[in-house]
Amino acid sequence: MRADAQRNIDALLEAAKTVFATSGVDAPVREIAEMAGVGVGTVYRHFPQRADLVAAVFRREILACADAAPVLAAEHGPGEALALWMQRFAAFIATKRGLATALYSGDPAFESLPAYFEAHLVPALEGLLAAAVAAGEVRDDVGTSELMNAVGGLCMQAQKDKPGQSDRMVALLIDGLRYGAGRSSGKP
Amino acid sequence: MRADAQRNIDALLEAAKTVFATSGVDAPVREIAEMAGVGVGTVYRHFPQRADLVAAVFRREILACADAAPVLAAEHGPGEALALWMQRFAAFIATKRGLATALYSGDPAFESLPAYFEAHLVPALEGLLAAAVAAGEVRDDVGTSELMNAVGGLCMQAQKDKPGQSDRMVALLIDGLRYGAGRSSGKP
DNA sequence: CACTTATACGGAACATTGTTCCGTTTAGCA
DNA sequence: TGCTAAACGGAACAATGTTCCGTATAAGTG
Repeated sequence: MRADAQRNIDALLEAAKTVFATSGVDAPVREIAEMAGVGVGTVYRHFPQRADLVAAVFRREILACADAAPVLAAEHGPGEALALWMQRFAAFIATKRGLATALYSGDPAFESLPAYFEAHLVPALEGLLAAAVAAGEVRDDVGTSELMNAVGGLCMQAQKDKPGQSDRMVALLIDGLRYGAGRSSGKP
Repeated sequence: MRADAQRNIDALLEAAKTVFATSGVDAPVREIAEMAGVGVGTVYRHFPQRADLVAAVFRREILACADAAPVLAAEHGPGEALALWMQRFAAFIATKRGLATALYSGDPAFESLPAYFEAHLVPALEGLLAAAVAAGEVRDDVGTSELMNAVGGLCMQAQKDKPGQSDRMVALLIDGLRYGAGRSSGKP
């Protein structure tokens, strides 16, 4: 692959990420092309359909989010790493206005995203959660998928309201996890 | 209001209902105008925004569905009326590809729809369900909203698959209601 | 019934946006 | 340095929401 092609792909993904976070995933292709400093022809050369670019950005950010897990685990204690990652995950969701709609649109370009989610994010959380449970820092009666869905739903709802609400809600959830630390189930 | 104006509004709502059921709520305005036998200018005279037409069709069909409840209740026994209405409700959802997406789009034109739902459909089901419970034809431990959401979710999922699946699934749900008739809760 | 006018109508024209096409430029190589 | 396949840019096309305005007409009025 030619060096300029790779450069442009990177620039496009970066620009798209920014534009999507600002204007939602429905932003015009031209706007993304302009911010990346390329022509629309270049966009379509690398991403035959608009949706392919959207999916590529999602995949890239899912990976980035998943990759943060081992780093956080290495730099912090198990409970702290779990908390930080959940905030990181919440921040990821927050920049995805229109994600749910896109996922349910039936567009084939998005078909692989749920699997990508499952393949990368669930294991990432799984590891952090298991470590935190093993360290006795959080309760052990909450499932990984359950927790992910909770955070996801929380952020989707919170998007409509004031910014910062997601953070507080997720923090609340984390405190809930810590509250029953070392217990099997039931209220303390 | 001039007679031709009212006539065109009716024709537009009817045409839109048909087109939405066939092509989804994203169908072009021109297509609806043509089927109604009017120009696009007429559409926008009565519905300033495309979304207003969509919302009007939804409201109209919600009303029609709610109005069917007392009719069914008068013509059939309580259990049968409940079953028929649930099928009717399922049929309504089935013609609404894109409803969920529209509802979550954030468009102000759709903001009032959930309230409309709550104000008309929930009471309609409430009455039928209560009557059927009172007659001892169905179990009494299922809530109205719960049941509506179940049917709604069922149909949303079933839309992607073979036609007729919704009907069978709803029928299954109804049999489930009947199975525990006269009991308070728990499995038989 | 003829006349008048406010109302409504139709569809061409405009604006936005996804997508395609092709003449021009350039990276990588011999 | 010169060649060529790959990549680029942006004009042009297509689809669709929306606006505008000249024309037609419903419904009063004399």
